[in-house]
Amino acid sequence: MIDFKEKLVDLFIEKYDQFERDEIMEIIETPPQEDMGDLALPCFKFAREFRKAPNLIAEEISANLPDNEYFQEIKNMGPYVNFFVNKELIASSVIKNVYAKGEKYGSSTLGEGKNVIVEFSSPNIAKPFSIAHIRTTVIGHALRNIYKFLGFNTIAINHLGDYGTQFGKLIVAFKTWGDKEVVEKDPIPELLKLYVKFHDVAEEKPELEDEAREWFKKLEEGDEEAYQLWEWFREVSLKEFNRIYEMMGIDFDSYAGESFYSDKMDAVIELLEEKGLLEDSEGAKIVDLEEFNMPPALITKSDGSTLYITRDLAAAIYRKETYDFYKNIYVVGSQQILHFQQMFKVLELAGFDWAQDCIHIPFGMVSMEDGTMSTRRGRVVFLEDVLNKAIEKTREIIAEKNPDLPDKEKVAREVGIGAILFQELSHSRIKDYLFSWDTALSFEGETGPYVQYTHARANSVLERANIRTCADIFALDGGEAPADLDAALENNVDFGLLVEDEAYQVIKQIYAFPDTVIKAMKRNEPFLVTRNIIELAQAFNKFYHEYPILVDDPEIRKARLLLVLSAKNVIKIGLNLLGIEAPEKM
RNA sequence: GCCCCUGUAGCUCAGUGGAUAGAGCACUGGUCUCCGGAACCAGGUGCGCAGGUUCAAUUCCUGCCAGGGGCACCA
Repeated sequence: MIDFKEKLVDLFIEKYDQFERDEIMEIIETPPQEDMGDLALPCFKFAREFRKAPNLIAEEISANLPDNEYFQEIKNMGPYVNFFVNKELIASSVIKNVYAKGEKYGSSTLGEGKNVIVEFSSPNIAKPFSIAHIRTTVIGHALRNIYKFLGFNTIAINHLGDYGTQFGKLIVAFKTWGDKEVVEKDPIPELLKLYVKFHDVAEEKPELEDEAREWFKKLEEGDEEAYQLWEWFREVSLKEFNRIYEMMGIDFDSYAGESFYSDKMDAVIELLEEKGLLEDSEGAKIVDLEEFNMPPALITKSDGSTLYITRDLAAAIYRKETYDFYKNIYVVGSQQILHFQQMFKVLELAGFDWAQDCIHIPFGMVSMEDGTMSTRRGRVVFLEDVLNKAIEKTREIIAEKNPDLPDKEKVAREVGIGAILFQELSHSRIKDYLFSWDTALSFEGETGPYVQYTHARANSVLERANIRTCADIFALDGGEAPADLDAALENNVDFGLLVEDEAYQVIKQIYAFPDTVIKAMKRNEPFLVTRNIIELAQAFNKFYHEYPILVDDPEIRKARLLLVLSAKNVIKIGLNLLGIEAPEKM
């Protein structure tokens, strides 16, 4: 695909070779308004070099740059030189590229041979999979897709919270009040009840806490009864989690959770000891981080048992040894920023230069309209309920608007779940987030269903004309599909028919897609992809509204159909990157 | 108390060291013999406050204010 920004720099450097390509590349910007062109070269920085006012320089530059095929107009507006790309050329370039790359449009090989670990979701065993987990799950999944699409070899790890003192509590609660059959029937809500009850009762009877600690210790020491209960909790929980992952189309390459590292922590402690990093403090072992302006990292408790950070250190080392990662990404909430800073610093102090390849991707908190969630108090919105409500609402809409739709149930799931996922991926990660049923179940405007609808609508036009592939477009009116489609696209399409503003906006969004995916990877921000496809969908709907596609004129029809097909494909690619389905009909 | 994040339109959020700061929702009105109305179009006195750097700051720096989070035996 033609890189118009580079072409701009080429043109400029040819006339003004005293400048470096990179410095010009960096200052190029996008004008704030459409009628000001597509690219702009601000001339403020040239003032010293030319000893002139920027607007005079801009005037001179625009007069000096030669006519060329890439830009249909170059003119100065005040201190800027504005470039208007050749719309016919960009349309041709974009459509040919989408055709050539197909489902891989926007993909790349830039990550070839590099392993990227994405740790995400990581729910706690025996606790509900609530909307608090939705962000890590959805953002992590999208990031994994994006890295994969760019050629990285990804390893999705679900670092299950299957270890720790809460299991002592759970064992005590289950042994005291639990009933195996009741739990089997509805595992997580029942285990949650037990957990909540434990905390209620423990307020009156603090000795329960000691009992819980004791059971956790037994678990660590391999006590048979404790282990079997733990294993059972884990099994029934995973079964439930997998039901939800299946709904969302998410899978993992590894479920190595905290317990997986339980036998790998002594080595970590030894290592830190060897490096002389450990200090005794009030009976606990710590790594002092004062000179880095951080509180100490607590490696073992005064009773000798390990902590969260110890397990994470063991996990990081294990992952480096096992996967030799290029990046090790943790999609975990912003509450744990300090924890990761400490942990990465300890790795660095231990002499692991790959500590800098470990990246925490934080995101803001989820709260509810009526206050915060609390597992201990049982104030929780189950993710599955949210997904089911969204599906139910979609069913109602389908019943009302499209009762004859085939595969209704499948589509209802794809659209309902898509709505929830899309909403999660439409803001910067870091912002705190207020869960609202109204917003979650809104299907108009900048929403998943809107984008999916646009895709289905584009598909509908194509289907009406019996078009499944690009070749079909050339075979309309009973003609034969050309043997050489590349040649047909090159010689047999008048891309000049796609220069109306509405068509051009669609082209521009498709053109931006590959760079957007790369930017999303670099910033670890899937929502950049979301924005791009929303804007593409909006541009498409405007075009669709303004121009009939299936017109009598075969040349116009051909050009417009190519645009529709391209837009449809790119919307689908974008949705899939976000982990969302793109139904053909809805 | 110390550290981190956030503060843009009634609400939810984009955005950039520079040219008139944008979308969606909600609200009001309109499009509709035509390919899917989950659509399209029209309607707007907003960058928390105060300094500083700069030719140029909503964007960078400092202070303050507000909200959230974190700060040793939870994860």
